[in-house]
Amino acid sequence: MEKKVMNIGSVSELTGLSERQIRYYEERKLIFPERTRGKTRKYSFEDVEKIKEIHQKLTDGFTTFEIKQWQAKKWSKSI
Amino acid sequence: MEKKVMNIGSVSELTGLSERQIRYYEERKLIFPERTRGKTRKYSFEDVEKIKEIHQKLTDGFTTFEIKQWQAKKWSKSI
DNA sequence: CGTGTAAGGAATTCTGACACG
DNA sequence: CGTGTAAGGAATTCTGACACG
Repeated sequence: MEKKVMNIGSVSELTGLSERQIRYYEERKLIFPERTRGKTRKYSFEDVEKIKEIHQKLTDGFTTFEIKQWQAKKWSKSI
Repeated sequence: MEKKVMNIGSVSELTGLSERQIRYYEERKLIFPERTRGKTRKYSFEDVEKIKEIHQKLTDGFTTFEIKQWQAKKWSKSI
């Protein structure tokens, strides 16, 4: 499901990561949650998968910048 | 997806119904959202479909009690 | 660089009740 | 019966910053 419907609390629970980590990945332009009028972030299940992947990469020693480049590559290949 | 991850605000947006209506369907035992420690309701996409169905039935003139019975029938048939 | 935390505020959700019909 | 609403409180989320390293 690519619908952005869950708040950061659910994402945190599903990924096991802190809200701080999830917000940071957004700050580094790795994920793009939507916002409600009240500025609350809304994520999709796809975002959850992306976040897990990002965290795995970080654990493997990559920087967010490298992950960003890796995402771009992935994207170009999928075209 | 049967994972209970979205809050009532998202459900309201997806169904076009008010939070009052959604909570009432739970009161009548037609849907069963989960709860966080803080008592916040969490719904799944399946719940969203159920809610739409319930509202359609209500629009068709059925009572919540009849809908409950109809759900039970549906359930027994699926076995 | 990636993440933790305390701080204050704003948005979200909760419950129980009164209202209409 | 099914739904709207005002009320007060509690839980959730937000931002910007300081900290460590």
